[in-house]
Amino acid sequence: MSTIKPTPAPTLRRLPKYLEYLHEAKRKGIASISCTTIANDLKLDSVQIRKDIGITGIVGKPKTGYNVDELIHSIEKHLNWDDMSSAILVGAGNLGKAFLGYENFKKYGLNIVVAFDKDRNKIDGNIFNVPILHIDKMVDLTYRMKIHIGIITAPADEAQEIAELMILSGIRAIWNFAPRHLDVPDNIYVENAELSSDISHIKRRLKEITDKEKKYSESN
Amino acid sequence: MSTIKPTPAPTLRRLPKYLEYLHEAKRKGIASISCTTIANDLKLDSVQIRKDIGITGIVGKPKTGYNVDELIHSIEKHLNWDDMSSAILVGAGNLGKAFLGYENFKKYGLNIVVAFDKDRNKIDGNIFNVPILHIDKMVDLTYRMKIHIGIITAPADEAQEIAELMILSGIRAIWNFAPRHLDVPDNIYVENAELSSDISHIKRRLKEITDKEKKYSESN
DNA sequence: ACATTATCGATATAATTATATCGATATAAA
DNA sequence: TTTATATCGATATAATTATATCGATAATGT
Repeated sequence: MSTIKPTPAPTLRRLPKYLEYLHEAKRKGIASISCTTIANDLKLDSVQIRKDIGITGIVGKPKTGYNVDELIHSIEKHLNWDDMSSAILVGAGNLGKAFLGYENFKKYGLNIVVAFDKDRNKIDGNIFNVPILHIDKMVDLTYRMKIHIGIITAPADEAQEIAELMILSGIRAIWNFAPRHLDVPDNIYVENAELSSDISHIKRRLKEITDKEKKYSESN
Repeated sequence: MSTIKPTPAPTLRRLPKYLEYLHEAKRKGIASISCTTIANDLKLDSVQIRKDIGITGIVGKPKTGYNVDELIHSIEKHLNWDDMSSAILVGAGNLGKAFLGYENFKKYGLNIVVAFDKDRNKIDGNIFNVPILHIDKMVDLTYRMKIHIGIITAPADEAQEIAELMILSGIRAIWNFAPRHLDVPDNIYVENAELSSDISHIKRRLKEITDKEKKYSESN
């Protein structure tokens, strides 16, 4: 059925973008929308949007487009945002704690239910209603709670060890914010947050832009 | 010369990964390394790595590979990590404050020198040695400091307005963590952090994995 | 000294992803 | 009621990205 073919990664990256836009449109009271309109506003290609949207299974009407509510529902269902997944977080430093209070994750169907740290000084009850426990308790608790998503916000040199513990805990997918490659079995999915990649993009493109401008001004 | 052709985005995404690996290798005392070795350890294709690395301009030696120091230098130079860029951050909430204390950014050549917020309650001197000022001061100060990179960690409905102020401030590249599409002129580069895309990937791939397992167990 | 091997850079092929085109159809206008 | 038009889904083409192949070469072993 819907899962014979995996959704292409670029599509998966764009779908949330459409969703954000569609929620905004809905708030403005727009009932139906076409790919052409979305493409104009987001400065993307309408054919690409139509294809991406089509993957989620919805069918549109010529001349009108799609019903906004149905479209939102179709995408959210495809992305599994409609059923809330529980997650654990390991590493209650600045970034980890910030995530515990980051409300948007819930919108995306991700609920951090408990956090762990190896530093007993950081284990001071709850932060944003999420309990912070010692890492010793992770494997047993996570396994019993049947949680399958783990977030690593610990320092790089602890990441591999944490990943291995997570796998013991029954974690199947790891969201890794530590700048370290994780060596895991094939049946474990790792999503690297790659803040460094973002910065690389920014710095390189900035260089490309300014170099080009310099060249242009020199040739005049 | 090196900037005639823009570096492909996938390459830009992988290069930091190699860097992290190479720094680790260097720490272990490894002096020279081949693409084959890197590929094995990172579970990637050696040809792809060779091509990515080649883009940065370095040449290797048959049978030996590359000198680790030179390779690190070549990549970091290509990514502009060697010259530190100053950045401003707008939105001193949980995430914003966490970033002010996130040491890794400096390693990637990004230095957040000042943060702004519209909420006067959040303007309480320095956090992690970074001053937090009222947003009223942003345009003038940023312009005078000739800062070209801006980070948005404010709520979604403030993002567009902040982006416009940033452009007035002389900002050329924006790293946007707010879940909102930014409408900016062509000459401004926007990198969207897309935490929601990461979550979409995780949730969908998890679904694809478990669906497949279910199917397999049913057919037995 | 010569053969063997690992690796490089370059080039060729395959796969994926993006964009363009086209007939069909629902709505709106004449 | 008929014609015009915007949009859809499907299909075809182009561009980008990934992978495979191959001759050249530096190090190593015989």
